[in-house]
Amino acid sequence: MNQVSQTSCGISKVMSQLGGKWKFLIIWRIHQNEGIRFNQLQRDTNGITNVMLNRCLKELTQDGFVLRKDFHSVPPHVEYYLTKQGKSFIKIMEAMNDWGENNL
Amino acid sequence: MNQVSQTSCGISKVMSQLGGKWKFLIIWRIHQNEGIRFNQLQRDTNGITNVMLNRCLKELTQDGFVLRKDFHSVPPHVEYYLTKQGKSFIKIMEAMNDWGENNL
DNA sequence: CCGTATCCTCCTTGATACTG
DNA sequence: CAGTATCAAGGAGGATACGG
Repeated sequence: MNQVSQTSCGISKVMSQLGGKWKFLIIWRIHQNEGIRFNQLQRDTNGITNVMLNRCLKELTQDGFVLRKDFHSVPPHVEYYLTKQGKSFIKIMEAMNDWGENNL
Repeated sequence: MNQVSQTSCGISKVMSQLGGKWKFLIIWRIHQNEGIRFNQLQRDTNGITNVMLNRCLKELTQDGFVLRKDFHSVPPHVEYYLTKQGKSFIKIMEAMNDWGENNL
């Protein structure tokens, strides 16, 4: 019989880094607007708080999905981009977005 | 289980139905073993409890991703399959699984 | 503008026991 | 075998205030 191994699979790995309520959406928003800034990103991401947005961005940056470009100016100016790894995930998200629009 | 606003984009819609800790994985396991039974599915899904598995299966069935085939026998015999809609989501999960294996 | 620091709530998940 | 019924815990996420 088609016994499935219990060891972690690609799906588990993806979920462990992108799971939670916000990260998919944040990646998607940055993709739609590369170089987006913090406050704009917050406005675009259905009701996320600045605390959660900052926490997620920090983790996404550490995990190599997001690039944080700080202009070290006053007042602060920070832009967010997808890294190469982040961009490589986008084609999956595009498929997912299309699927969601058409099937749900 | 997970309330991301369903209004804005396909990603949000997908997340609102498949968000949370387990559903992606459950769909993936059923895909790997169509007709799988409850206890086997629990064993295959890294440490999920029967309570959570049952809850997720119920929601996935209601949302049209999973088909529950009950043989009404004693002892009980229930098999789980993906619906047409569930199967239509698999190509995205395959891409995601491959991506996870190669990039994480 | 872009965060940080606290504190707190509630919801998901888990543990345990039980049943047709 | 395939669930239900409870109750508890933990942590993700939220509210609010403050700072460089």
